[in-house]
Amino acid sequence: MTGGIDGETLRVHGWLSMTHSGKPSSDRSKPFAGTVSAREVAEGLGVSISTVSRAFQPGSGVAPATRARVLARARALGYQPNPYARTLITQRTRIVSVFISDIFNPFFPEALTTLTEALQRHGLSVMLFHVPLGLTPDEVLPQALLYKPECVIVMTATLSFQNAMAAAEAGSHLIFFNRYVPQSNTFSITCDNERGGREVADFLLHTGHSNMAYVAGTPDATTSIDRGRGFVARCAEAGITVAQDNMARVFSYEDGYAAAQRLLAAIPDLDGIFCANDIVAIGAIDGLRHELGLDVPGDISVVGFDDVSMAAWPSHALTTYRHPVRRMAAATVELIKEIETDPGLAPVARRIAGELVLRGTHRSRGA
Amino acid sequence: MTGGIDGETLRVHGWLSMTHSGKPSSDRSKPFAGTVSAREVAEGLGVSISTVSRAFQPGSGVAPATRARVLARARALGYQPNPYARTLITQRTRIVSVFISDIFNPFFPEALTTLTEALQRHGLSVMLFHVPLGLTPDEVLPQALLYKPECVIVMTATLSFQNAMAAAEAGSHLIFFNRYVPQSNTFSITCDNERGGREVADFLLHTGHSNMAYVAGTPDATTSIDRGRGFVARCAEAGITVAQDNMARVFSYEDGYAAAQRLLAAIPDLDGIFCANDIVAIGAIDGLRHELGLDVPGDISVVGFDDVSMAAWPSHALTTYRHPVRRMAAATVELIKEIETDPGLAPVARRIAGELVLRGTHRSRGA
DNA sequence: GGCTCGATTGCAAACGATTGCAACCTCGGG
DNA sequence: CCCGAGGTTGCAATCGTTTGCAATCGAGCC
Repeated sequence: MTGGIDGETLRVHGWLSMTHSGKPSSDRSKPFAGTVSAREVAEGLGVSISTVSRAFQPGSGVAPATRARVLARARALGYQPNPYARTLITQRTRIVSVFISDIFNPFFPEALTTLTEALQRHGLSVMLFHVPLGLTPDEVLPQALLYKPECVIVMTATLSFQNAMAAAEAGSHLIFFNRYVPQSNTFSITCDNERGGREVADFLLHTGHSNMAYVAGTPDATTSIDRGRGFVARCAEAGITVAQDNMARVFSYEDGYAAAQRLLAAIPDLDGIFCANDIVAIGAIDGLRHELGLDVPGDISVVGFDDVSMAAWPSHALTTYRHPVRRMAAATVELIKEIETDPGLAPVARRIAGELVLRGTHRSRGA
Repeated sequence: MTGGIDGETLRVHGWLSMTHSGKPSSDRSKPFAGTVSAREVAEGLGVSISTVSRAFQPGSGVAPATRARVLARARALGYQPNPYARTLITQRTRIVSVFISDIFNPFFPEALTTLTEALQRHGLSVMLFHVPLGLTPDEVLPQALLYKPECVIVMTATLSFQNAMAAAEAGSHLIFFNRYVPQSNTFSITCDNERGGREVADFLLHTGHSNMAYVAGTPDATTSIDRGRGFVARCAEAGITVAQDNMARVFSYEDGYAAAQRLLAAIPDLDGIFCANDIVAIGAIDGLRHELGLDVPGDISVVGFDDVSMAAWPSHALTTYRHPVRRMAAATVELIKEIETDPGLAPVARRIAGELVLRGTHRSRGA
């Protein structure tokens, strides 16, 4: 119960203050100040700039001994080829732009960081663009396209035609992550949402639920639509029709909260609710408990979708379907690799299965 | 309760499929394909490339009429100066790198998106780098520095000396966001954590609490340290010593959950707990309720810090201190502007006050 | 020993902008 | 009428790479 904290911290602060009190290091007014160029490493070695350049490229004809000398000296001087000059001549940036939107849903940051890590491990740099709630990606895209990203990964709402065109013009491939544009023939990486919905339905049916509803999320989101479709279809196969609540504007807690009340007012004997995602589900549960005084799962079961980190907290203990973020990120990198080797690759939609996670918001058996 | 969903979606999919089934648009193998250069807009107008360039720069001597013609034609052709070429010659990238880490805490994504939006509105592009849990920023920094960002914004753990040096060498200013390195004389933008801690203490004292504890977060995080210091100091002024739990490894739900049990085991008559952040607080509350069967706030008050979105949910209704994210983001942009005009600006630490948010996890009055 | 061939290497022209400097034009004043 | 000033514009160098082509070199073969 004391402080005992600062061993590391103090050491670090000592270092950093040296940075500023020590030698003036370099002219801070220009970003490139103090940077070494290929010329400097070439001069010291008595070789040409071309040779230095070639030493950094795998398949180029440099004598192994020369390459070793160049690389050694480059390391010593801290030289790395300047990406701006390199891009200018090769016409290849190693940049991908990622679009995200306002996030009620912790799934997005989780996906974003996972994806970013995967991409940077593949040597790609990600430029992040935020699309504020009122705007469409269209208004941000021009700024992104300026940098000629090798691809644009969209985690948020749809693009307009002009801008989809603009992206194509600029040579940037469009990849939708966690969404797709129906029948549009673009690249996409998603969870197999329909299958997920089916599996949830399957589970609820097997545990004796017979009067169920689906709470949708943002109306035109493919995630919400597909999860609902799978759920409804599987129930239909069992001869059960499910009520649907499509009033939500976004995938928010408040939407779930309100939807639960609407549903129970209309169908008092409801015994199971599947929600478009975890946040909506948690909202629904709170609505049921706090506004209606119902017991979850005693009176009614609620299942979410995503398995965000808080779904596992005891206060929620949410039964849900796990979104395979890590595998989706890996699949995205894989896809980009394929596009790199074959720029004409035909658009594909890849769907990745998740898995049901049983916790404490579903009834175990019998009615 | 139907589908009624696809008006917009269908329109968009129609557009997008045109993109692919229509004319071949351009060679997709090269990112720059189809891009117009200054030469093309110059030629059509019978002016030189220099003039085109100058038309895009505010203070340069171009006849107003000429500028107008150039800009008009540029817009028509969709021309924008190529940032790579521009960077090469001006030595100024308009890029800032942002480092984030693994996020148990929703505060970070909220801060990241807010900050990103503020920066991109100022015409800066953000490159995102993720520092996985096991790594230090040092291992990712070189990749970031390659792009000579005008500044590096660090939201995560500390940098090593070599890399702080490297950043300075490369001319990239280092700005710590939501943290700082004690006595290091670097730029930082933080919440006024100490003051926040004091205000929480003040409030709990005024509502009759007398036996309080502080649950710290990550041991060497300045946020955790400062919040605790302010809290303890204010209590000390009222003649009250507060227990501290410093066992947490990170700012996690689980840490709060466990801390609550440790504290109550040691001090059964505790009546108030201040936690290093909301997630820890929610964990603590759940620990108190689910493991110890205590009533919050009936038996004991719990106050968090940040005011993340879920703190407002009825299931948590957390009393907390609001982290002024939006103002911090604005202050960061402001700081960058100042650095732009005066690259030699002496490092400053800016602290921004938040505000107490009263909800339902504190006892209102009297013991 | 001369010639050819292959492996290395350097030269120089890009890439697409910015910018100091000089040339030009126009206009007014002496 | 001539000259200088001020305002526009173009020339050409430059940023730091990559890369086609030519030059060089040593060696192997006849």
